[in-house]
Amino acid sequence: MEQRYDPRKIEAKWQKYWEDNDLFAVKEEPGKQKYYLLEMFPYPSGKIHMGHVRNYTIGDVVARYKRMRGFNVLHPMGWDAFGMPAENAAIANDTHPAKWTYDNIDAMRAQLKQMGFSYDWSRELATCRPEYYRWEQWLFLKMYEKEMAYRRESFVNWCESCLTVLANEQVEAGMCWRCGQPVRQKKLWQWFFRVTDYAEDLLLYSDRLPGWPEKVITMQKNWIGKSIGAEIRFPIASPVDKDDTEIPVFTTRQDTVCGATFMVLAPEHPLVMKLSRGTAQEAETSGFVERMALQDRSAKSLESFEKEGVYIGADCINPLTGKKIPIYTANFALMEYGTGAVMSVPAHDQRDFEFARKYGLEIVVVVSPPGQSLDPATMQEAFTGEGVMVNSGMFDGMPNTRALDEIARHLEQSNLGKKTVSFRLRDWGISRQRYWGAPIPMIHCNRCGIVPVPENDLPVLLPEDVEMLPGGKSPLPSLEAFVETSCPDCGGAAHRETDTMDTFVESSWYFERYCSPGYDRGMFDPAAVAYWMPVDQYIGGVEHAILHLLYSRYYTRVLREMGLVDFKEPFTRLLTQGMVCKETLSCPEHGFLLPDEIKDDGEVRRCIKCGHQVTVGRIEKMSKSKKNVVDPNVLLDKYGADTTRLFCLFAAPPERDLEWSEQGVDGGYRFLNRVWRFYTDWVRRVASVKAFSGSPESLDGAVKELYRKTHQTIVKVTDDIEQRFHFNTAISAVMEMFNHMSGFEPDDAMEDTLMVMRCAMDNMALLLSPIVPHFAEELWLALGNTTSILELPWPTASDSALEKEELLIVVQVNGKLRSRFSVNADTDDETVKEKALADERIQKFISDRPIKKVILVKNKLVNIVV
RNA sequence: GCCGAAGUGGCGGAAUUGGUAGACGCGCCAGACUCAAAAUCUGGUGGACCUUGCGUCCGUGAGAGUUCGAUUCUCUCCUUCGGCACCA
Repeated sequence: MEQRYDPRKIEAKWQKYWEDNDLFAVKEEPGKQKYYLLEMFPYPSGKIHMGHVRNYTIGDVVARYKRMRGFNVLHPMGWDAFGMPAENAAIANDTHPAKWTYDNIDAMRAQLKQMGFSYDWSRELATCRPEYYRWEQWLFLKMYEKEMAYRRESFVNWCESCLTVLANEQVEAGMCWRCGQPVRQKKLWQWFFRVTDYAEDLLLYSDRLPGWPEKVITMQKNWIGKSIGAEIRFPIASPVDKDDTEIPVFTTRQDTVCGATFMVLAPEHPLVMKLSRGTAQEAETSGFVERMALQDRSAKSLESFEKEGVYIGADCINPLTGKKIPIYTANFALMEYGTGAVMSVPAHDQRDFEFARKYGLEIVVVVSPPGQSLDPATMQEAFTGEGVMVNSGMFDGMPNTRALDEIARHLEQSNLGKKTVSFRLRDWGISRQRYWGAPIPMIHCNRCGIVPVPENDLPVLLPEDVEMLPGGKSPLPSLEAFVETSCPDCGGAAHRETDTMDTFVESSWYFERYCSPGYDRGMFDPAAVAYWMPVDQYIGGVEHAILHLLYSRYYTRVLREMGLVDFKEPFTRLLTQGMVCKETLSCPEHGFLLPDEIKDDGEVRRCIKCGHQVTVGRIEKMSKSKKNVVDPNVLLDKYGADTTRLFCLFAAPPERDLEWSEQGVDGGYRFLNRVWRFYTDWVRRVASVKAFSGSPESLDGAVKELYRKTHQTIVKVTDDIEQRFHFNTAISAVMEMFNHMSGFEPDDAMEDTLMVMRCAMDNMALLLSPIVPHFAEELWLALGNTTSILELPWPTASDSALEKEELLIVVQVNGKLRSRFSVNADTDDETVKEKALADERIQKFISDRPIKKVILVKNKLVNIVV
């Protein structure tokens, strides 16, 4: 053992050893229990960041731990390699997205290897490779056959800066999730996956994912957004033709149907222009509709958003009251939700109320709050609570909660409507007008229409000999060699689909591909998937709570429908780790500052450019733009992988945000150094000694204490990793044990003493091995072992070592701690009570007050109530 | 506005089932080693008070409640963070 701890030397050495001996490569072993541990694969941006380091460190501890527990652990890594940054970088640096991507992958792979993660690198995959995406195209064809994939013209979220379409999930508060620019509505022909077919099932199974954080499940449920209500058909007063004689609406408040005094259609609703044509309102209506089409989606989400609308010049009939009510179109009605039409009940819906007040529309109260009556003329806001039905004919006097059912039944019987559910979730638009993605395997033939590429012609290769266009427009549509083709059906001239698939399609099945990454007869080898899937533990950022995790759940259902897998849920347990945060530093003149843009003159920190005092800002998620990032490479150089890992695990439990602290990292480094020095001191003395394994009864004093502490620590660390993934407390337990060891000064060097120390040193190396693997290997080697610590099983505690012959009993008077004493472990309860009552200090507190009650918690506490 | 999570020393965080609040680490203070410093090692470190004791009182965002006993359970409120937000 070297005198000095030199992480760079030992880390390189062990990484080579693991790699040369292929220690993390696994295969299916039917006799052995499998454990599939997966961390979300990264986008190959060029460099790993602290978020990756944290995520993958957490995963690696679990993988290594499970491996020591005897599981056959699948722990793969790969690259989510399609996507826009590659195109942008290619344009900026005059290179090709493929080259940029593959270079980045090489760089990041090297970094991950330097961290010492236990991946089975033989399973590495990159989603941009044809071997990968050809199977995604294959599944697309199958989905097309089953009408699970379809094409339609629709209004889509369009980002002007990315020049592409976004799924609803990818629009955040009206802005593009990637670039933050406003999203506009644009009408385009698009490919969709019919996710809505599974809305009910996805929702149902949300409650059957006990290993998922409640937060994520709630977010998914809200996203799916199930509403139970009714569809009611409102006849059009003067229909223009036979096709459209009524307008269906969706409502969750069918009890208020008699209070519906006007109808609102979304501006894009086809009936808006159809009904207003030829009326006096036509010009105003079409002007409004056009204006609305240009309105930013971002504006709609603003608080100040003004509700506006126009009368379209047509009316319909309230089916229950028979009254004629006007039809409006307004900006708050959404074409994508329900039927795109709203029956407006101003008395009982705040939004409708505001609209009615603004345009002077009639308000009819149909639910009266208990014990009072509402006057439409003086109401200040809509009444949305429970009450009694009024102005509703035969339903008057009924509680509205009952009318909800009764009216629904009545509508159904009279053939005016039906009970139904509506979902907020919409079909997944997967078309992207981008180059760097998997081509959608479809052909447009002038004669035959849309024709799928025959299975034998797969993959539809993404051409690599392209010139990237400035501005970021996809080069595919103008690439004749790609576009021009012949129709598989009629042989005539045809052109290829030039849209590529959303990259979230790739990440919806990569975990299955890992099971048999080289498989060339299908998406994956069914036997391998049957063995490894589902993923036992998935770890990643909460930012994917909806997007990736919901898509993956959906895609798994598709695979199941196709008979390719026999499970519904891909991820049994999910851990969403917190963000890595750091304070921001800024200068009033130069904005955010990096640490090396600051000079410290001893008293205050100043901007290196202008000398202004530096402002210490909030602690925020590390981001390049805020310049509060820490480069993992710098840490690796300065401290090595083990210290970096140790700090990431020690500073906070995984689900919480981690606040970066340079001093904390330093503390971790010091701990490893202390342990190193301790081993260099002791290793010679215990080298030829076996670890103590006899009966603890033969030990006493500090020796026995150390032996017990060792076993207590095994229990604690095992529990923390196994039950809760609380590595921070596992590490502090090991630190405690080490404090015990370093304070251990035996009176004699009896053999037992050395054997107990040897036992502690062996176990400490084992307990640390998932956390700081290189370091632990080196300790293990120093102890005279010749095999890798990886070959050893996880230690187990012996019950006899844990037994205590003395127990500490605390004594309370009226719930306040007053005294404590120890007793033999076999002392009976009565004796403990007596001893507590007899205690001098307790007597002082009781004085002459009568004792009302004595509560005894076994082996722990006595509380005397006076 | 709705839903969810969190709030504990100077700081990160412990306290797993209602039973010794502050483990472990950082920082700070004192001491040892040193010509000196760094590194390292040892000890101390929630607050207040005094009679300096194995002392008393206070203390887990605020207030109430349940309980012999509450960081933990219940209610109300405050703050912070996250998600959703015209979803009919």
